Amino acid sequence: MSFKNHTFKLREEAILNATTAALVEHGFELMTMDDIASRVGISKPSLYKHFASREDLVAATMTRLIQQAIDELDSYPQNMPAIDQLRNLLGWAIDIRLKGGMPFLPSTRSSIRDMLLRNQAYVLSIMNMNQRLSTLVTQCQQDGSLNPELPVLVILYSYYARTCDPTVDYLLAYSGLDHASIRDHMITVSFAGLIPLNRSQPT
Amino acid sequence: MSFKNHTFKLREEAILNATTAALVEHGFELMTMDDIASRVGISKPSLYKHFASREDLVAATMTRLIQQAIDELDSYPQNMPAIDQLRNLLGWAIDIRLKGGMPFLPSTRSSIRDMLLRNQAYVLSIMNMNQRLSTLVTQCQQDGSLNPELPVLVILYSYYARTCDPTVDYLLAYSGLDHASIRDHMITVSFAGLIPLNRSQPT
DNA sequence: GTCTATAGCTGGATAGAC
DNA sequence: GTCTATCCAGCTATAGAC
Repeated sequence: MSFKNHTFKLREEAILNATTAALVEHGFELMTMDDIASRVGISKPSLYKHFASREDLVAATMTRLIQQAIDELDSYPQNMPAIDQLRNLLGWAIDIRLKGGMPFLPSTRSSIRDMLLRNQAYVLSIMNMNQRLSTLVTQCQQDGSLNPELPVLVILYSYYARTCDPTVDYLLAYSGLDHASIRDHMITVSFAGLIPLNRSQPT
Repeated sequence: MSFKNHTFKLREEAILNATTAALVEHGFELMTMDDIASRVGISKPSLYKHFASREDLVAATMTRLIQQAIDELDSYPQNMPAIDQLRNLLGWAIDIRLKGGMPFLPSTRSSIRDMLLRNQAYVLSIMNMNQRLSTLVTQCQQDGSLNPELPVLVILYSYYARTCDPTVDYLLAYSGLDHASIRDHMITVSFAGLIPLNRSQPT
């Protein structure tokens, strides 16, 4: 019984890993249950014993990723400045992308967003994440490390967007830059933008 | 003959418009030829008389969009500073998004990218666009309006990415900000980043 | 050149044997 | 709980009548 439970858990991990790989490779719309089953080495009905539908499977995969991000945040020292927490978490997310992993934000497509929002576990995890990040952003605006004139949501969504920025993929494919450089440039551009430092700038 | 040709052109415009709307609504993968035909009010075989395949249709739609961007660039006065040309073009692209139009960069998904790269007209237009933008970026780095320490490709891809930034969609859906504010914030964040102006900043 | 009708295929989901 | 085999829906693309 405990053994069965254990192997069940292990297989579930394998399924989520395979789904992550399939999502990265094909994207949500072209990800098929056949492909997942074949990657894991099980049959499709067995796959459906673990996840009742394709939607459930995708939502579970996204939920695990968000939980990993929250765990990453939790691993930072209590006294780390908020801006450094944001910087480090973005670096963590970009590293995942560079290693072939999945971005936070699955899509701007409303069909996918709506589908995920129907999944309770996913919604809970994303609300948790939003709460954590909003607090950090507000702290940064108060201590002057982020622009206090920008609405919180503008910063928050821009931050999320950088975790799924296609620039990473294009730089990987065409620039010849190594992973560390891509990571550093992405962080620089995300926080400091494209214009030179130490400027008084007209917007 | 000339009349037929004229209506043919008009219908082709209508097809491209319908495809744009379908791409915005459903995304590339879920865009169907049935849907396009029904939006235009013609039958599927007639649609295939205009475009030999779904891929051709999508490529033609993207090509038209890129050509419109080049036309926009061409409309700027010769003596407009390069940085203002970049700012204005980004504003133009975001306005299109806000009005329900399509972003430049269709996807980071390699299957779509590869498909488009097999289309000669598309490749030519995108090369033209890259050429124009690269020149502007280099000029800006020389006159100090863009950070000269960043590789050109980092700036170029980041710039493209802002034209398809999901932040626009999320701000539209959840922030309550009006179009002009969203547009202005997007431009500010793209060029100046998230940190306050007039800073000497560690990164 | 336009339509109706359909071929051919793929993928989500399941029935039923073991 | 796992498999093989299969159902059914929906899609691209085309044949063939007009």
